[in-house]
Amino acid sequence: MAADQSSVWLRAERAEMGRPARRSRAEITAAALDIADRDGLDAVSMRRVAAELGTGAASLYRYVETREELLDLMADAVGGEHPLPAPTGDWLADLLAIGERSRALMRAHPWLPGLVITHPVLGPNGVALLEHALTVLAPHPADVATKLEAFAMMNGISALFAQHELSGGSALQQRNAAFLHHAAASGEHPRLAQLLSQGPAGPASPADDYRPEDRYATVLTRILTGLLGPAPDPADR
Amino acid sequence: MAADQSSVWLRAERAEMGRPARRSRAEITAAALDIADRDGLDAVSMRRVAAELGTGAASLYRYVETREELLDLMADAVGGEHPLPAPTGDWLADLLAIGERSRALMRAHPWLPGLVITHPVLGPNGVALLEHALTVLAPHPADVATKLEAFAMMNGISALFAQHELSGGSALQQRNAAFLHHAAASGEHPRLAQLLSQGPAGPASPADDYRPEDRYATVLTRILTGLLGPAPDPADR
DNA sequence: GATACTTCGCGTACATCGTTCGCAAACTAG
DNA sequence: CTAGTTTGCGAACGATGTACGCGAAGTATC
Repeated sequence: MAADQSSVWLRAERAEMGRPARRSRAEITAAALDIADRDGLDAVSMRRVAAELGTGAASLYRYVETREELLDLMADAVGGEHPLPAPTGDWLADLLAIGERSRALMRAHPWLPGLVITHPVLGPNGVALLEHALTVLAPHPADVATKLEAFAMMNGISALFAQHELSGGSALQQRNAAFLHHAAASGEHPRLAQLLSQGPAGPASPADDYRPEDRYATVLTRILTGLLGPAPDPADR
Repeated sequence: MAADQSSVWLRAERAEMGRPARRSRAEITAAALDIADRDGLDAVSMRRVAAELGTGAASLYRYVETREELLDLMADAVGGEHPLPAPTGDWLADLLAIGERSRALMRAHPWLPGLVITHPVLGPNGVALLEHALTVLAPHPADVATKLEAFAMMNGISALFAQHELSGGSALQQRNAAFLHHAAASGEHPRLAQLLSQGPAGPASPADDYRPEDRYATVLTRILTGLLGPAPDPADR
């Protein structure tokens, strides 16, 4: 009644009176994470999560107001897997470390990129990470808006790269490749045709020796130095 | 039977024998676009689209194999709103023009960013745009993989910025702001607290005079020049 | 220990969703 | 006119997110 449009984390998890709750948000979130990692985000249905916990579907609504809130909990939960070491003094290196970790997390949880991009939510672990980034950037002279922008961009780029790697699943890639070859063969797209004819051997992917992981750190560095000031190493590239 | 795992665009739209189809893919796609622009992507249900066309839901499956295919058609359809002018000789300017147009399109269709990021599909308009980008970059010395990467990054960044602007709807923003203030007030996040106390006037958003649209061209320029070579204008910034 | 009060677990139900099936209607080819 | 082929679509199936209501399980007060 009093918790209508507030975030999940501002609502008390359990009441202090009456019958005590048998489960916790963390427990439910963990079950949902398991399912998502195993069978994808669409498989995270209320009934399925409940079944995983050996309970009824309606019970989950004692812990969570909607399914979307459960997804919020999931996103913030993996955000908690970020180590937050003391700043080294080199803000770029510290930010890059966050970026690398982000990418590793998104690889481990392939449903994460799409979630954080379409539904960016701030939970306890999210604000902790944000505070960490601001701490790392504390000695930096830029104004706060710029720092926030840089942090947001870094997260976005991480999600973008991760999503680009898995690229919507092999089924989609196959359909895209099929149409690409057709378009190239039609004669109306000479540059594409040339690209595919002299391209890498396999017909499966138009550029399957193209490895975005090698480019990730480079791109991230350039963006961060671009947004936050001159590069510390001018001998770059 | 023969069109099982191929893209929509490789299947003939209509058969040349038998009863002629009453509607077209374009017509159905247009109806779906209308609904999405008006009530969001979730409102694009088969029944709703069918109702918009004054037909039965099951009829749509004569034109499209699944709902996802309809979404693919929608994404490629707005891709068709890209003008593809002759290259001016200045590849950066030409690419930036594409980027600006992308952003305008995503603003006009708020459901687009999420769709293209989580489900990047290649249709006729997509390959036309890709061919255009390759044409624009034809005189550029970089290898094809780099050019493809730059193009992909540009599209991704466009979606990222657009998504950042609308940021998941005002409901989410309000929830995030509420929790942010709580976190700042808890005393465990001094930098956040400082940010919010000396921040912009309104309590609605933590940084509501922060305007990503002013930064868009700048960031895009930096990324493109970073990926594709030295900036043509060294007096930049 | 009995009573009042509060919260939890969850069976049941409902609306809506994507999709399949099967048949009548509508058209083309011969 | 007949045979062949494709379309339109009502009806139905299974799965989904969620609301309701009630019995069970606790705590607080006496």
